[in-house]
Amino acid sequence: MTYTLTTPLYYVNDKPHLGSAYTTLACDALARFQRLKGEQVVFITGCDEHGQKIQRTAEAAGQTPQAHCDGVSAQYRELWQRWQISHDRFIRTTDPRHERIVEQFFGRVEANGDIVEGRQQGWYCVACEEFKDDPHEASDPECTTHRRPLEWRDEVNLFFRLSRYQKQIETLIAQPGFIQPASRRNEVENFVKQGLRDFSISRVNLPWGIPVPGHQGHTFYVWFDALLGYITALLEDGDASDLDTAISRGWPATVHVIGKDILRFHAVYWPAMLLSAGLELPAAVFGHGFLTREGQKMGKSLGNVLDPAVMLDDWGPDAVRWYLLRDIPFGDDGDFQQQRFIDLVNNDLANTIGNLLNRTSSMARRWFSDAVPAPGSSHDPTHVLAACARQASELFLKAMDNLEFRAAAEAALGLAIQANGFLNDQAPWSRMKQGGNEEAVASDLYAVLEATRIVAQLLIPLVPDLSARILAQFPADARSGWLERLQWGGLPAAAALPEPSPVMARLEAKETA
RNA sequence: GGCUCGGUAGCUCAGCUGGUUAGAGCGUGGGAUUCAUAACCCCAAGGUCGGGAGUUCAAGUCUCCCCCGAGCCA
Repeated sequence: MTYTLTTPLYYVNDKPHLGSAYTTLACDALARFQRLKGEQVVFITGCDEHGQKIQRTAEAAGQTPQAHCDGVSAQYRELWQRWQISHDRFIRTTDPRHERIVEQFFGRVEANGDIVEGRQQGWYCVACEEFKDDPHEASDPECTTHRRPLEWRDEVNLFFRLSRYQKQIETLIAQPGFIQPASRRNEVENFVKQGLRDFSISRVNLPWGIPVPGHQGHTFYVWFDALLGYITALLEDGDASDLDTAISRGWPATVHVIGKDILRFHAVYWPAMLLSAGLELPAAVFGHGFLTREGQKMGKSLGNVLDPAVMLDDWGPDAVRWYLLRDIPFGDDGDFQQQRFIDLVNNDLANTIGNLLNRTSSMARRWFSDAVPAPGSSHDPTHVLAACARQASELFLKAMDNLEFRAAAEAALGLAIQANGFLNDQAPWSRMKQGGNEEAVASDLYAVLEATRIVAQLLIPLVPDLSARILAQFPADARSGWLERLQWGGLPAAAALPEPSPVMARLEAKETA
């Protein structure tokens, strides 16, 4: 059983923005976590490259659509590489293999009697790639989200008979856990309750798309083909472009992680398409919230867009990952505030966690010949910090499984706070001055070192770089599995401790980010 | 217009099925300490719990009305 998770396939209309990076970072943390637990993970991301909007954007830039897509998708690929995203697949919907998959999928849907011809009349927003419900007699209607004029369309399209799946979709979305977070389920339920209408899945006179087999002049509606990218992405390198083969590589998806704006496509249209083709349904769709900046929506017109590439240069991956995952409940909207970002990163990462390692390692080295002190009684799993560590790990594992990144981060951080508190209570520096307490001090320092080591282990999926820097200041761990390395008492006594050096520099405010 | 969700300390938010002095983190102020990345640890601030009315022995916590914000649908 594979753990298949996906980000949306990002639309290559423009360069990557922070919202895409946010989704992708969260998925990366989840993917790393599942791998650490021993799951066989397929982590899918990629780009959605068809549609009229792309065609027009390319034309406006004096490029062919293909050249435009090549350029933008390369930016995505490069950005994810710089962010060290651990995706297993990067699918582009212009991949020739994708076309075969779409054709085969369509064949099944059509064979199932779910494709009908119909006349599509109405006002269309190219930016949304959606028909709107404005009345036919409206004059110069505008798209409410894009504030651009709608275009009148009157054409013969192919329709997918979504209405046939009313009951099944109702049952599906009523399942607890399918739509996450649960607070978003209501919205979709309301929509479905009003009655599902067949939707058009083809366009005429749109060259930039996949031709619909057997229907001259039609190309697939961008959403129909984009969603199928999740399946195409499953193909391995040598695989033939065959639907059954792709399915066998990890379908159904364990979770689709998306922004809340495209929840309906994933929770309603997509499952219906899969039902029609006789394929299994994804286990969950998680719609996370949007990010604002200092309380304002980010947008070109406001000129306040945060560029993930610039943020990476300015702050580094650990700081940004930590802030986004640790401060914003995944699912809720979040606000990026620079001052809070700096305060949080400095407090949590530099002061609490970084300094904990530094002070403890420094004492251990000074008084115990540059090595891990003898554990004595602190090796016992009933030691107060051992209990804290076990509890933190349990909280962490549960939270990560539920995509509760904030709770997970808090669990790891909490352990570091407890270790700092323990250190202050025991005050080994005072006891050393008194003399005669070497054994007890050794035991205490061992316990704090061990707690710190476990904090670092927990941090791996959230902030892998920082975690690696911390673990590099510990002796190597011979135990093979991550879950084993989370167990108390693994730190080998008397092993050499490297000279400590700060693992996280404090951030300073910058003019712009 | 219909529906949903919010409006709690300077900031971001917790507060389950109503019940002793309304909580946390950050910021701020004070104290303690020196092992450490001027870090860590401890303490404090007194916020009409959006406004009004009601139910109740008792309401951020339930009901109604109003104001403000966000979203979904029309």
